[in-house]
Amino acid sequence: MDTREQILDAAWNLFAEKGFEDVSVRDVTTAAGVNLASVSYHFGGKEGLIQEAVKRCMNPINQYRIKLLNEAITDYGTIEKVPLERVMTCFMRPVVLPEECGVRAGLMLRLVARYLIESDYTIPAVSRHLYTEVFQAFTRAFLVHYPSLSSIQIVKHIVFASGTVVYYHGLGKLALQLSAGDQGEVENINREEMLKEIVGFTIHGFGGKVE
Amino acid sequence: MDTREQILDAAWNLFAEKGFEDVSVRDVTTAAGVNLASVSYHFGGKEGLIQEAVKRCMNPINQYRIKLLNEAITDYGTIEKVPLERVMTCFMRPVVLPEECGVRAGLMLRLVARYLIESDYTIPAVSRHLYTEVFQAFTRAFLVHYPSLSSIQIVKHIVFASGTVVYYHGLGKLALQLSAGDQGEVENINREEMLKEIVGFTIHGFGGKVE
DNA sequence: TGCGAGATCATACGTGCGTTTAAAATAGTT
DNA sequence: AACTATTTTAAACGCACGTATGATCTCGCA
Repeated sequence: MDTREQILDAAWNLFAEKGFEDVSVRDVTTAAGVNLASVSYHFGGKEGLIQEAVKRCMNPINQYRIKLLNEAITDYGTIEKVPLERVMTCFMRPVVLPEECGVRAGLMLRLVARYLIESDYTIPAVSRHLYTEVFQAFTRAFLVHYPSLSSIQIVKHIVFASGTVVYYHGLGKLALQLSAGDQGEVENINREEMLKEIVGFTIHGFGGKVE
Repeated sequence: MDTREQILDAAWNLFAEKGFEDVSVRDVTTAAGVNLASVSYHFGGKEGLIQEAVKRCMNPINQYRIKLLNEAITDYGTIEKVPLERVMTCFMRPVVLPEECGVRAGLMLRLVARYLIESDYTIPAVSRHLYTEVFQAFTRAFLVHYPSLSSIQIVKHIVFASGTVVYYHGLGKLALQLSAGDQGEVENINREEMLKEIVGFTIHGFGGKVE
């Protein structure tokens, strides 16, 4: 019965590392130490396995976002009193430190980024409800701090901010390559500090007037 | 001799639309109206074709960035006098309005985003030199406005900003999905205005203190 | 102990892929 | 016009993939 779990575990790692197309069902079942036909049996095929792997990656992140936001509201009494920085941290923390909700870092964002691009930015049905909930909750929260922005503009800015944090994962390699010739060495990334940087970048971004 | 060009043209469109793995050499040659073997003959294989397609997409963007920055420096005399907003616009404009340097909009970012993810954020050799040049030039330019930031921090922020603009392209669909229940309709995107929004978001982001 | 549903297994099938090949056509030069 | 190098062509090859199949195994329950 834990064959299912073994497959998902192996698939998760392989998909994130090499992409959906470059990983065969045989790769997955070999890594999981199970029979080739198990994927068809448990997931109905490769596509079903992909969907399940993506879901297991997206959903905990979004659940954690909502949990953190609710904790913040409890801490401050009402949503109006939660400081902007705290709101943004609730949004970003699960992505930068996904282990806190049981998701392996590094792999997670590559998996999601891959899926979004390959699906033409379509969120899978099993995760849409949660995503909608998250965006609506955070739109409301941000609206408190930027009442002059329209709700559509808030959503746009949240998407901009999401882009920021998605690219953060490619950052290590990219920065290393691009500033080559400089000191070159990229220090070990302190993730807590990186979270602060991203929050700083994005909350100031929100303040950017649209004129 | 323009078989080469016909192939690149067809490949460009197909890759951006469906991804590298989901497009076969047969798809490309059929769309281009040339023989199947032409890809091997002219590009040495599918991988060579991909590299060439990506190069033809990245390089004009980066050349245009440098051209715009030089124009700005000419306009203001020295780099120190170029306003921050102008610098950021030089960086962002070629991505938001790529037609201005001969690159089709919409397709371009998907192609680059795909390639970066699938190559584990490795910039192809044929485009590395230009990328390095761009990042060094813009790092210098931004340093004028944020002398308190280290050059490494500047590079990070440029990467954050790049993430912002990459996600802008998925924005239409994503925002539509995520704010469902709201008015839902996403107005026709005015690209000049979107450029302003992105520049606003990112220059304020740069001001985000790291503490 | 014997049964039967659920799970796992080895194996095979058909398909579509990237690439190769060798012949045919074309263009450029003398 | 003849020759050569480049380009284009049709056909085939071999391989890896996702899936299907039917046999075999496992194990709780009567």
